Amino acid sequence: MNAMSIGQLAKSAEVGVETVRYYQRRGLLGVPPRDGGIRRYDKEDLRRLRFVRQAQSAGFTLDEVTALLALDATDDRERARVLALERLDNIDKKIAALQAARTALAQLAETCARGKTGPCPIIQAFDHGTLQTK
Amino acid sequence: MNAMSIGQLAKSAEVGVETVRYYQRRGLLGVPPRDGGIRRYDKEDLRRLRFVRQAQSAGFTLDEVTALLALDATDDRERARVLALERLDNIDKKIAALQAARTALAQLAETCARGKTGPCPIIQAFDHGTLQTK
DNA sequence: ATACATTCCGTACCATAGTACGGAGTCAAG
DNA sequence: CTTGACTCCGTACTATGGTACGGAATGTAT
Repeated sequence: MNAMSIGQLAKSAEVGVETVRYYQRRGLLGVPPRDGGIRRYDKEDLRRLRFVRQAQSAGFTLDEVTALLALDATDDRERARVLALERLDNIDKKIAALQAARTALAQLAETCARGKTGPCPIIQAFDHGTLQTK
Repeated sequence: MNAMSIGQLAKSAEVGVETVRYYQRRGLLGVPPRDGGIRRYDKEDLRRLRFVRQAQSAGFTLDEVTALLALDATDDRERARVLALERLDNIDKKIAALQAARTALAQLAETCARGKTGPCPIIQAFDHGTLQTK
């Protein structure tokens, strides 16, 4: 149960087999040696794959994930710390943008909930907080 | 000052002229009538353009932004409310993912800050909270 | 041992969100 | 009234993150 095929690995991380291959091509995942033609993956590979997906769903590009993985591998802790702080800043901005959007939409849902008809001022709702994150 | 050229519009929203054109092609922005060869944009166009960028930086795809704009235009408040709530749910998940990433990275920065060498357990840091948002 | 499923690998294709390019028209200053 | 900047429009190209395809080899169940 510690040596999965690529199909089992993919299924465990809820991605397609092709996605695993793609990540291997990009260097996000290692390519294990073969066990007579077929490559076998262990739980470390699974952890790594899941990490990639999680980081991705947190809004990191695959290049950024690559950087994070390098960060994980490096022994240069000072550098790791600096990079982590950079990422943190990035994340905080993204969270702020999302929260602004959240507030706007919540207000919209509230405001438009009851009240006969007429357009819902969604654009207006976003008008406050002229944040520029991107 | 109420009738901008496309260049001024673009600059005001901090996007490229080509991006404005692209949004017009996608129907995100209207194409105003020409004033003798050149098209003129007003502050309503600017507001709309800024809205698109904001929604985008909040993680919406352009298709989703299109939906939001349709929502803004509709008189069907009930439908608007439902769609807004759907988006809200989506945003909450993204925020949660980002916050998990934030916690992990903050911990990493903390943990790896001082301490001689050795790898920084960034992947491990993400190991808790097996959220799947995507 | 004979199907049938999986794997392997390369190459090709796809959607999204732009960016670049080139030629023709237009506008504003000197 | 010419020079230079900006606009218009179509078409093409780019990067990112995959997905699909096809043929050969290998694995698994009956």
